[in-house]
Amino acid sequence: MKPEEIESDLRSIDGVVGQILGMFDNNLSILSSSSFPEIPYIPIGDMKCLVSWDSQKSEDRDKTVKNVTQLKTKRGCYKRRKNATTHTNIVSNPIDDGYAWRKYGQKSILKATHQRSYYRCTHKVDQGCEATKQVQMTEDNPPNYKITYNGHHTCKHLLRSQIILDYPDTNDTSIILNFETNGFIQNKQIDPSLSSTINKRKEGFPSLGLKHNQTSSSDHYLSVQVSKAPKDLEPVSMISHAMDQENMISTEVYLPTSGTHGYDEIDDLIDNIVFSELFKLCS
DNA sequence: AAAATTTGACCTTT
DNA sequence: AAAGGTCAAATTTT
Repeated sequence: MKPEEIESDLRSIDGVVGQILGMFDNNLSILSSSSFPEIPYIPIGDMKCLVSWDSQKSEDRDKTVKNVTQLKTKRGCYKRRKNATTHTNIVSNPIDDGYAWRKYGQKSILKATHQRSYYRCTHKVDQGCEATKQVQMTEDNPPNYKITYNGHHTCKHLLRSQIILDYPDTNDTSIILNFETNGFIQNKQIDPSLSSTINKRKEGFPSLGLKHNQTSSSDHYLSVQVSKAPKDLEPVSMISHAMDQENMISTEVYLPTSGTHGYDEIDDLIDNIVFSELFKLCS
């Protein structure tokens, strides 16, 4: 593998770690805000307020006269969630963060040469997901992107979370994950020599329209192997390398031999890597 | 045809 | 009042 490929892989892993940390951050904030009801918090799914306000607003526009009294009574609807969870990180590639975003605005920002872009979750309308992010290109070159995430995703992210992992109850520390890009999978084993369990999914995995393999339509595999890093690799925390075989992409990730990793953590990690690999495949 | 982006107006916050 | 954030009609892309 070329050094620059390895480097870019490491960078993407770095981003993934940032995202995982962000998720923990989010989850903690969610937990704390729900256990302390006195903190002002507007429920995410509460759309009634917005709907009635919107209709009022368009009437006002037609009359070109604003009804101040009604504005005041509806004003609560505009209140920003003061304690909404935010998390920012700097990233070299702003595209691949595993969520589906819809751009809804772009602004010039004072003392910034580049404009700031505003995104909201694609599933805001169909699932009421209120997650939002801003992307701001930094001044330095090569350019980086400061990404500010607001709120958390309440949507089902179709690509990422339908993957259910079963873990070996043996001392085997490696996990193999594989799935078809079309249709379903039922405990299919990709390589019997790898003594690992195979996951299965609850629901069908949506077709990704891979350009990668024209000859056969439905038998693509992605395998992710997570294992303890060999001693001589420390203190490198993680190394991932991916290789193409016929219609299989396989990625290996080493976790540090020291340090403790719960299955949830590894689950998240794999989730992210899987997504990121798929993303590469499709682009 | 449907979904995503662009862009200026509109709204809130500072 | 100025700056930042959001809406939504027009436009472009899929």
